[in-house]
Amino acid sequence: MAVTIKDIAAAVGVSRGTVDRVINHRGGVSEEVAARVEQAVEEMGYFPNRAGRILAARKKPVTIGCLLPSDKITFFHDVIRGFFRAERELSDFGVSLRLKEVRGYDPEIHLAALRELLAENVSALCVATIETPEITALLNQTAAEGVPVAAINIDLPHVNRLFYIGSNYLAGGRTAGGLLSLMAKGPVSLFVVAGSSNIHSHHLRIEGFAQVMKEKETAYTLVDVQVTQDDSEVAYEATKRVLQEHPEINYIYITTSGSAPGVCRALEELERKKRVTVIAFDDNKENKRLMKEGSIDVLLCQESFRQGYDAINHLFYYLVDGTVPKAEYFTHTVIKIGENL
Amino acid sequence: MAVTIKDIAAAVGVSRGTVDRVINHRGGVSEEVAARVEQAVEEMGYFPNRAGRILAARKKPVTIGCLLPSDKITFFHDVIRGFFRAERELSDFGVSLRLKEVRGYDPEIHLAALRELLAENVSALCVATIETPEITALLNQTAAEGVPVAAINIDLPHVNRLFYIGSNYLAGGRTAGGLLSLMAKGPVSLFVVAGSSNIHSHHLRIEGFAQVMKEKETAYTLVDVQVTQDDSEVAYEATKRVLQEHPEINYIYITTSGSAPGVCRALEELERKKRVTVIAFDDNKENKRLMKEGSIDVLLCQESFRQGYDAINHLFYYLVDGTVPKAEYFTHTVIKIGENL
DNA sequence: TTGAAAGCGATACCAA
DNA sequence: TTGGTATCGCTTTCAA
Repeated sequence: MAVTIKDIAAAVGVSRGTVDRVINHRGGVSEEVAARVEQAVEEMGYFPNRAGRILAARKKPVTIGCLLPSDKITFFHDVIRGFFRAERELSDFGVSLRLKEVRGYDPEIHLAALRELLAENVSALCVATIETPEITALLNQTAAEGVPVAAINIDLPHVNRLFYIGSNYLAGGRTAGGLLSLMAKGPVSLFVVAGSSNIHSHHLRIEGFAQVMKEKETAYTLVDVQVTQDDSEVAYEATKRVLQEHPEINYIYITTSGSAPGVCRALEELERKKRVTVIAFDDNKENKRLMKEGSIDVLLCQESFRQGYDAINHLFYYLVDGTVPKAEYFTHTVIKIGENL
Repeated sequence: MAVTIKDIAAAVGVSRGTVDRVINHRGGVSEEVAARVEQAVEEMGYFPNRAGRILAARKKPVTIGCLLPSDKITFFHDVIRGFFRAERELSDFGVSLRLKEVRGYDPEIHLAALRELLAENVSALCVATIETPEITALLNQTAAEGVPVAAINIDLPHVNRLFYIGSNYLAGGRTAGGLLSLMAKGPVSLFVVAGSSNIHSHHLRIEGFAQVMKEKETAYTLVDVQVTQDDSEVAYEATKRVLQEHPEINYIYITTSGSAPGVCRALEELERKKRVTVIAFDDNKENKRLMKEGSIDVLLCQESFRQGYDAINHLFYYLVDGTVPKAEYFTHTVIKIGENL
């Protein structure tokens, strides 16, 4: 049976309260006693028991404030499922969430949402947001006041965040390149559909792709690159036009999940979906459907459920346990084809 | 704040002990009182608190007995890592494991190992074993005595197991077929390296593969099929011979992880590894290395870590909580190429 | 600076 | 058939 605080107290000949004070650095213990306790802790191999800790911690419940730009964006559905699964599993331990969903990336809206969360006196923040001077300052101040901030899906390099959890976008791009290299046995005429030239993550997906194509010396012709701002309608128009101009296109690489439906509709209308191989990102509902219909051939996914689920768990154990998480968790690039969807 | 057993007791006007007896069906409560308690539980939305339960459960620690045919088989390394991670995380809750590792599938050895585990008075079993009349009988008797039995990696259809967790072998085969269909742009001359004709799982990997090749109408020539009994040396000899006889082979499908090193050595020696695309199973240490070296192009993995990790967690929560798991958990078929390994 | 004791939620056992 | 109480390991508060 494991060593408990009681054993330590008995061994050292002090009360459990004193041992607790030493272990959790609450102060108010003479150096001499503290040293003896610490030595006993070391020698006897004491490690605090979570069940006991959690039970005692119920006296002050934990609320985690979450912010996602998820309104109208199906990608975040799985992240949210992860949030709620974690909340449910940890609800016995006193955890509850406050989730704010906003639309898009308007700094004012994000700032207001963050302020609302903080006004509710949350014990931690878990956010996918953007860095503006105001937001960065607010989050850093929050962290400084002892309320940990976690960055999910979108990293915040200038914020003193407890950790980041999300995709490794470069690896995603590299995987796309690797797959295309494996699949490409003949001449490759490639059409790239990009989200936005100034969103860093989308750029990385192209950079990684190009890296691998070069490393593997996979010959290909880059027929066209279209930027869609993640808008399906824009993607549709652009794809239709480009495909009509270029009958030789046989591969399409879509770096942003929201564009896939538009691209596929164009392929369908031109009756070219059998002859073109499509690589896209994220297994949200629409994209799964498109894969089942045979429009998308390969989906590269980023374990979005796990992003939400793990984020909440890391925060909880940090709060209740003091367990410090790693600074960065990169979720895997998961390859899905029709058969293992 | 959530409803506790105390709240129920107060509302009904009985003691906490009585409420506990009703909730856990321990008997010895008058029907009238039981009905009132049950009604209160329903109305007030009571749900037992895990932290409290776990703490109380420490009075009788939980030991889980595990049996794996893992001796000399690197595949099981990750399953074992999953076991120990779960043990570590749950050690605060009084969980410890007894792991017996045996070599191969000798029924006598398995039976003896199971008997040893049971002699140690374990609270549950988690096993990867085979079905013989004796083993099936022993496990069924164990389950009947209230010691739950979980099947991991290898299902035991005739055993009254609490659940099975492991790969869906058919889906694995189907995924292999889907990938080959995507990659095959020209003529396909295929060499299949199988483990054993009478191990059901290996057969399913071939069946699923064939299904998809037919569904997708992917043309291919099956040049040869060799059975290796999962022995790397046998695989080496067979591959060398077949490759020499058939210079046209451009795809190799290896359905059993242990054969991959032998196959790759043959490819290396014949200087054909660049011209042949290799699909294999499981990301154990050797196979990962072979992929990095460029010998294996695609690895189909089965989340072996999760098999071990989840199995222990399901058993624990069943024992302490009464949470009944699903009857079957199929881990995903994870596609790994060099870029997302 | 330290000890003693109550309490978190559930369980188990003894007594009535 | 029931109630009362000690206990699991830890935190927190009140006294000393």
